[in-house]
Amino acid sequence: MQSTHLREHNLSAILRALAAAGGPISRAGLAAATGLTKPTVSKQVEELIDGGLIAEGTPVSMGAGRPMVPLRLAEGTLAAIGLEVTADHLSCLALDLGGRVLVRRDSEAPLAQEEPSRAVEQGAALVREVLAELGALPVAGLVVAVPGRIAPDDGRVLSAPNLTWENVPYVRELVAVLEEPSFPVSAQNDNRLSVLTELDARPGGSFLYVRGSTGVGGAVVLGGEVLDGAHGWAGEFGHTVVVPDGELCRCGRRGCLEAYISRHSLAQRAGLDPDVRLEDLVDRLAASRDRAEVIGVIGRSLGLAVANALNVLDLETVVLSGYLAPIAEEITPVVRETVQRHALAAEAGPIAIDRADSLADPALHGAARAALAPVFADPGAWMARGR
Amino acid sequence: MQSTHLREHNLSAILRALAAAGGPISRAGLAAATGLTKPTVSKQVEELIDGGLIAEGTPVSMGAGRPMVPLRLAEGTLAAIGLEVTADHLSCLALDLGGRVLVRRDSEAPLAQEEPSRAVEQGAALVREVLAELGALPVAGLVVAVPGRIAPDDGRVLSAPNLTWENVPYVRELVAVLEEPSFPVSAQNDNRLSVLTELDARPGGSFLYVRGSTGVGGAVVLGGEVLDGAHGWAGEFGHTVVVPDGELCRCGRRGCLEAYISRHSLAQRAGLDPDVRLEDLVDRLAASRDRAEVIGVIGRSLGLAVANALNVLDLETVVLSGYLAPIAEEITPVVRETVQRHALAAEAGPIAIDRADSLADPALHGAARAALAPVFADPGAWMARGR
DNA sequence: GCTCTTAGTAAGTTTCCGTAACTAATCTAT
DNA sequence: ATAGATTAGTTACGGAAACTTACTAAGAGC
Repeated sequence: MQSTHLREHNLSAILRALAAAGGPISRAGLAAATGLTKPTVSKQVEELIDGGLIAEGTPVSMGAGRPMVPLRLAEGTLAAIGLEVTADHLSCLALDLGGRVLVRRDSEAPLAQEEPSRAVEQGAALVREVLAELGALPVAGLVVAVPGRIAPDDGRVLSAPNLTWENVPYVRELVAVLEEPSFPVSAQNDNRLSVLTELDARPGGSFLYVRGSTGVGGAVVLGGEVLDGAHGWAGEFGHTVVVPDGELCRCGRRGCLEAYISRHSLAQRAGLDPDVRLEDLVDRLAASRDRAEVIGVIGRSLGLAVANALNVLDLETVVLSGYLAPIAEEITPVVRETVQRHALAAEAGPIAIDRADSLADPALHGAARAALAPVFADPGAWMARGR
Repeated sequence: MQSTHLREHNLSAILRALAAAGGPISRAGLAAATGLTKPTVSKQVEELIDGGLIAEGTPVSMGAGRPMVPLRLAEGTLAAIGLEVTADHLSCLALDLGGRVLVRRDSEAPLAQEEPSRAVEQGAALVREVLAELGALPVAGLVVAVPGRIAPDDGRVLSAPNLTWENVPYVRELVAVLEEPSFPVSAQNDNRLSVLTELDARPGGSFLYVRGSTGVGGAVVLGGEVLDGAHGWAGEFGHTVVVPDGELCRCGRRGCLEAYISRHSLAQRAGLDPDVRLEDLVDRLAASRDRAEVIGVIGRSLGLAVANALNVLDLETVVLSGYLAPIAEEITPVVRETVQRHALAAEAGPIAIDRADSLADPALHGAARAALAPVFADPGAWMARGR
């Protein structure tokens, strides 16, 4: 490591420590949190304040001694934009560094029936509305949440079944329509972005994240880092085999987890229209007369897939999200029973099966958060922009 | 990061780069590999030479220009000791920094029938023999490879079925018998240590390591780092469920991978004595008339477990080791077919299923290597020892 | 009002790395 | 043979970052 990088590293460490603190914190507190000395922290903090990333509050007395000057992430000094593309609507959200919502715009549109170019146009229009609202506020980046697989190299959408997209260079086209924006644009899988929102509530945690939406996706978080894998699909265990030579899955394989707990399969199992809207599915399930059977199937197949994943990863926590969150209380007993029966880690202690902190639109928020990441990773570069 | 740590960091980076180079390398080469400048590297190298961690060779001309001074890891200046405990023998190995074998001692003894205290005595005796042979050579550490589960906090052996051990504080007792050795002593699972040996051949790689011994263990390697997990048994997927409500496993569960491909199960399936020695099992299998069926069962169940693990981890490489290595060629076609059928990652490209570089006693070598790790992690601390 | 305690600042020092220029040793071409 | 090109490694200097020590600031408790 070069000596130049030391400063960048510490600048980032201080900013991250401030974010991790959860609330206002003094320079002395940051020094304790980072292991740096007070003079060093003071110098860096001064720079971060000048750069508009940190704000000072009015001194607060905390018992004996000189009152601390509370520091917090600056609000309203920059924006990071998330854009979520789904089969029936688009949403765009701008957050500031402190995670406050600056602007939000939505547009309803059945994109699944349309050409991808329509989604490009509509997405660009929504982003432009948000940018107009933001005025001259500098933008750190734009991240697009897509319900499909993304090529790790060029950000192409390899496939998004619900959108009926195959090999769509969405980001490239969006950039073209936006006419060379001054900020970086990228795309990521919606499940992987959702987990970032969950990570806010569990900083530095390690857990398996399972999200039920149209399919079943997820992510693996190890020590606060989302595992990437060779192609960026780590944790996508919708196609874990739970029953060898079992039911046919829409992916063409047999016995996949998705074949048992995806929207289509669930709807069929409950005797509902397979195209039932996701939001309605849970309520309909509750009204179905085969409720216990449905819960049993979800719980057992999910439990088996989770147990196998836990055996490989040796994790202690599972977080259920998406349509699994609202029914978490019901399915958890079955899932827990299955996991305890099959997971090795259960021998060392109980496995925690939690419901996601149910913030609305976790993928959208996660996308905006992901757009913020470069600022945290290298605050110096952000502050030096344009120079 | 404090400025003091920068030096340690770079010292370690240089030493690691030297090890990763695989052969002699010049100061200029190290500068290129680490991104540091030549003067910086020269200064650090001087210190490492003084500290006995690096040795200079005689200049070698590489075409035009001044000949390089080849640098290599010092040989015979320090020792790291590995001790392997199995059901029927003990082995002790001392390596120097460059990985050269300094001393090796073995003792045959059916430990499974004895009290753990016998294993402590015999292990200590073997270590003492090795220490005597090493003379005054400084010892970096001792790592014990145990075929069982180790508590991550205090190194207690939680359970080692083949040794019929339960909750044995082997390390603590070994340290007591050795009368407070000057070096650190720790224990680790044998599979996790074996993978370190494999990692020598795949520096910085990411792969799933599957080792068939009495049971079926393994490890997950991500970017050259062995994944720990919450309890230090990540990758131990012998108890992955491959057939729900399938065959009874000795762990009491049903349908575990081990129930299909462990030594006992294999021997039974091939109609052999269930206590057949592991070394003989492969040959006997080859002579068995049910060969195709055995290969089929191993391949399909292993393939399914591997495919599920790959779906969660998104890896591209699987390494077969232990008794799976010699039969790798035979089972690979079946495993590959099963993996390709079920693994999502297979859609992006072929999954490599490799045989481990079959070094004898990978766990023993891995243990000694693990004992070397602290020196690579902080060469400065090692060189400053006793001061 | 005095002392104690904690937050934050200022000045000077140390440590470490980088830059630039140099020497060293070999190969190559004339 | 000898000069020039080329690559390895060293020396001397300068700058950047963080640490140490000592200080000031401001409130709490007696």
